[in-house]
Amino acid sequence: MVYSKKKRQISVSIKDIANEAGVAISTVSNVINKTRYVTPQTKERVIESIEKLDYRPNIIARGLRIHSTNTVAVIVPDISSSFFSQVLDGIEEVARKRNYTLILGCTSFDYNEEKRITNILLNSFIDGFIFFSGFDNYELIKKIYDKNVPVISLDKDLGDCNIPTVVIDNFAAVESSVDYLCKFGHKKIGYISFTYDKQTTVRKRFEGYLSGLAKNNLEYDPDFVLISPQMRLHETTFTYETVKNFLKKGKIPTAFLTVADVFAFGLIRALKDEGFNVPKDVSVMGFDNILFCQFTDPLLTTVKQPKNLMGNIAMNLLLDIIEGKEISSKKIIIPTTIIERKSVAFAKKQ
Amino acid sequence: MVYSKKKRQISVSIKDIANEAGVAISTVSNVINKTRYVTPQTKERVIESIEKLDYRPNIIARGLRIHSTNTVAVIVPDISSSFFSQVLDGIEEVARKRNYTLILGCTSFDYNEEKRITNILLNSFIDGFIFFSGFDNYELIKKIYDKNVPVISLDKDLGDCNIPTVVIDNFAAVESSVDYLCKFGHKKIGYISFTYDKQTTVRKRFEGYLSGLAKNNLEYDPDFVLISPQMRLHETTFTYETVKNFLKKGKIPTAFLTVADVFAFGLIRALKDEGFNVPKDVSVMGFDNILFCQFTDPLLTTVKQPKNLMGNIAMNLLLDIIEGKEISSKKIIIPTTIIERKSVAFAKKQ
DNA sequence: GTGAAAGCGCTAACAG
DNA sequence: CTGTTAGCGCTTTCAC
Repeated sequence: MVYSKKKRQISVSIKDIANEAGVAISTVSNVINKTRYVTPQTKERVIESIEKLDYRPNIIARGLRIHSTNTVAVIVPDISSSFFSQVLDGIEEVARKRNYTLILGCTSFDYNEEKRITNILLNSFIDGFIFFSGFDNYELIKKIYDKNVPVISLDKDLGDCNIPTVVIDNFAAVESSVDYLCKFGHKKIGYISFTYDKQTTVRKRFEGYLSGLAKNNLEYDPDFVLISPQMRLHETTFTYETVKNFLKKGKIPTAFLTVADVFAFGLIRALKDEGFNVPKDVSVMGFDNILFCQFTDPLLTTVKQPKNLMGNIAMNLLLDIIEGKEISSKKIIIPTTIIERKSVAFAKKQ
Repeated sequence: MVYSKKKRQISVSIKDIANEAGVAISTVSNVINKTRYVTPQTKERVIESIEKLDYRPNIIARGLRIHSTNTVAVIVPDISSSFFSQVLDGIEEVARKRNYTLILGCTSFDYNEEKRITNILLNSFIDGFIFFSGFDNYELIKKIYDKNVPVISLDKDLGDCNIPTVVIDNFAAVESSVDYLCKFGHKKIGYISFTYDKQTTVRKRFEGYLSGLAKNNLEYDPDFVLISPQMRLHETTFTYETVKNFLKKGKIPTAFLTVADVFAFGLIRALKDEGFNVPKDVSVMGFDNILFCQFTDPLLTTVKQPKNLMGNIAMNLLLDIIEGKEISSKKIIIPTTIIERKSVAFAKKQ
């Protein structure tokens, strides 16, 4: 028996089991890990003792020996907003299935925090990292990668490098949204986004927008575009106010693309406030397909990011790498789809 | 230097630093942990070596020695739904502030899963538990508690026992919601909830409803009440369909209390489908005050659970216990408030 | 003021 | 088939 300094954690060790069962500790270890043959009788005795004393192997002692604890760390900017928590859910799903435990590192979209957490976690204790970061944190990820600890970049395309990556095709997703709106006869298509310094994910969406316009022979009109640092995922007042002020300036397109469903929600509310009917007067498209798209009025047409799948794929890839399995591709691009609901209608004749 | 079995994790150890700096390993340990006086010169040399080799102490080796890893586990049923992820956010906040790392155990509302995860985690590796469980999992929590590992029960009142608990007053919250609706002249008040076997939290809400009716001299009418296992937090189709079928049966109260905002959302949608105006014909109240209450049409009047605060308080309490601080109260009840928005109106004259 | 050495609980190599 | 033992990286006594 061992009593911790704080006289709290009282745990029974492999030694206790060996004593109880009258065998060597290596035998106990061997029955636990099935590392070599043990006669049924001794095995039996060991198992009985384990149950009797309610013994659980100390993972951390084992970890110290084998340099692995079946633990992976996930770095996320924010767990409370729908998109992140749903991807996290997908990650957790496979962690559980494949018997890993998950360490959560939250950064609040703060670069230094990201750095701090990574440094804390970067020791032999963690088997791998999923960087589902707020930024294209190349140096940090590279640092992990260079230390030969398995890491994958989720939702952020780091460009040409060997770091395993799981992303959606942000460019194509928005480009085809423009196509979609054009099919409904829209010629004036607005765009609402947050800013994207240090962030290719959202920048590529904007480029997709531009390309979509060009492809459909539509002119880019900056008056239809709102890209503001005020737009935040986990907050609503600013978003709503910002959009409202933007609308007050007067030039309103017949349809809007937004870069997140929550922005679409704020937009719809602001639009209604200003006396517009959605979608009769103005169509609105979201991005993400979070649960609440099914509760807005009108129901939101949006681009589905397969959030759960993203988490699944990223985690499976990471664990495959950790376990030394054959990897077919280090760069996985997951397709998005447009979910048609009620917030897009044909453009009014003008 | 140490190379793991998989030849991957290459880490520099305290020994390397000792060699590099030409001192004993105990000295290195002492400068890292400030455990005893070291002359400025040696200290300097050690620090230089640490920086030179980018050394980070191996937490798990330390953990093995001191029986503590500054890690706490949180058991949640589901991270993807808004309520849980927001409380989790509050937990994470203080974990970070107080320098603990968080292990996430997700149970999918599955009792056996809860048990399995707890057993895996229940070893010297984890300093404490927050049980933010799907059920009143008394035996499991008791087991942890009896092993003298700090544990707190969050959102679930375990009744008379010594286990530290952080909850809201579910009874009072709903009772005062009834009061609130009565002030608007409602005499027929419906109630929508999921079932609550093994779950006092939601049962107490129902009792609050009953008590509220009695207090206001209103009769309980089972036809106004929908309590169904079909209602789920992280899902929407069932909820919506279930409510819709319920409404089709015809007897509609003038106001509804729901046990979760998402139910209110589904209800509002179903009500609109059936040609009712919310709140003119039927008033609706939610519970939780999740972000999307600010996006529905009409904006949802609801009972605010201070989610972030619940997480903060629970985690602070746990860490205080772990660190052996003086605890003023082991049972904390956090007040709720009604957030008035637009989904409640005066009852129509009938 | 610093070093040597024991030992946390476990695995794995080596004996027998 | 099973036991003995070294050692993972660290903290902490005990010496000097």
